[in-house]
Amino acid sequence: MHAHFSTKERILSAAEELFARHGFAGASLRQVTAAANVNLAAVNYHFGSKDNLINEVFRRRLDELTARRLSALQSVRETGAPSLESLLEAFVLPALNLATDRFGGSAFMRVLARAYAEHDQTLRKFLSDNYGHVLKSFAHAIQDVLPDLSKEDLYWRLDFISGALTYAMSDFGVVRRPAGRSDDEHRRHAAHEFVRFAAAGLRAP
Amino acid sequence: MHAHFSTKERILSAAEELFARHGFAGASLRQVTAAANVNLAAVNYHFGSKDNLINEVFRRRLDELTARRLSALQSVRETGAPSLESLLEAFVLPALNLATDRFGGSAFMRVLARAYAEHDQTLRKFLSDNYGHVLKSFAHAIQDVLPDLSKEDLYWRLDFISGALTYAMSDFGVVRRPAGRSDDEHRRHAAHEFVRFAAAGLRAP
DNA sequence: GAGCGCTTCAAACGCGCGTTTGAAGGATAA
DNA sequence: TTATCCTTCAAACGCGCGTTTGAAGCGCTC
Repeated sequence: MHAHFSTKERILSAAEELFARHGFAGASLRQVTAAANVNLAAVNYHFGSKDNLINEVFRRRLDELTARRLSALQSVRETGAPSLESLLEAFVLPALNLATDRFGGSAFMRVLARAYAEHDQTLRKFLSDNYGHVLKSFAHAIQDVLPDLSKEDLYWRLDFISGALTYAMSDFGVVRRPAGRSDDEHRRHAAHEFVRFAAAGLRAP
Repeated sequence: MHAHFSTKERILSAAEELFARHGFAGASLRQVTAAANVNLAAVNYHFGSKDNLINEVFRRRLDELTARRLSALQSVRETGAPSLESLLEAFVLPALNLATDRFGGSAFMRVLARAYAEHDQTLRKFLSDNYGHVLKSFAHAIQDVLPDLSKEDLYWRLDFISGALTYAMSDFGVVRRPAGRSDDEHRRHAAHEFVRFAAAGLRAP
């Protein structure tokens, strides 16, 4: 199917899809390697262990996602007086693009949702160590725009926003794309709805 | 430890706690029965299978949770002119009380967060068949309070709110309980922050 | 005490798991 | 060609899984 992709890449894609569907414990390496059309031992050869494969599934997407987010944030801040909405867009649009542009990107959003439900300390630490700084950067930028919002309230609301975004994008919800609307239009509409909702939530009295 | 509880009840409590911590696939019946101090075969004797045990873990709590939510909703509507905040509280507080009143109730909230992340059709269908009507009732009540909000916008925002709530309940985010605050206070604070955020989001222009 | 139904028990079943092994490709360079 | 390095392969390892079994325990009524 994707014979031009490397063994590592095929394993990562298959793992992402199966972890999204069955969870990290629920998807076995035998399922993953069968779906990726590679030998069972290839996982341990290329990734060392299943646990590390899970980490690499995150790293592959999150590295680019955070780079795009930070670059969008930088662009917005350079305009001088960014609006709250433009800051939120800098956070949301890269994720939406990842979920819709790429083959399998939406599976990653479902994997991310699974990670939120995991209380496993290893995975949580990996994510917070490697990608916690992005949330901090956006928090600072938003704090500048909303100087009257206490730091604690700000972090609560950013927490809610992260959750709302992840779940909205991993298609659990009631809102489905209408038949007469293209994927691109749907994405734009979702982003618009989300930014409006999140901005109002952040501005709550 | 809890020798006065029946075997069935001890299994359900231990399963709830371990499913919350390790997931449905990640927690084994051997772990569950060891924690419950019962024989391994007791699960299949009393519940038939692991899958059915999972369902019963939900049924035990959700029957009462939905009853309390609907009764709180009824109370709020009977006041004549309910506020948006009071409707949201009618949805959130019963969950909160369940998590605080009962021994082990907070574990159930984490189990519920896991269930939302599951794409397993069996579990999702069980939940939506048995408890989906509660969400519909709240949606109608909120529509009454926000008559200018289009139906499409309402559903978008309810989607975001479900995600935010799930996320908040799964206790993953950057907001950690401060050292000087009890678990109970932390949960109460979370509910307050959540209602304020969700109400503002629903009222977005 | 005998019989009965419900519950608990230790032991085992077959199976699929993550991981390891050692040999077999296969490309590149001397 | 031979040697080297990286990769793939089939096979096996021990282990823990969900489930089943048949006997033993226990509280009843007769």
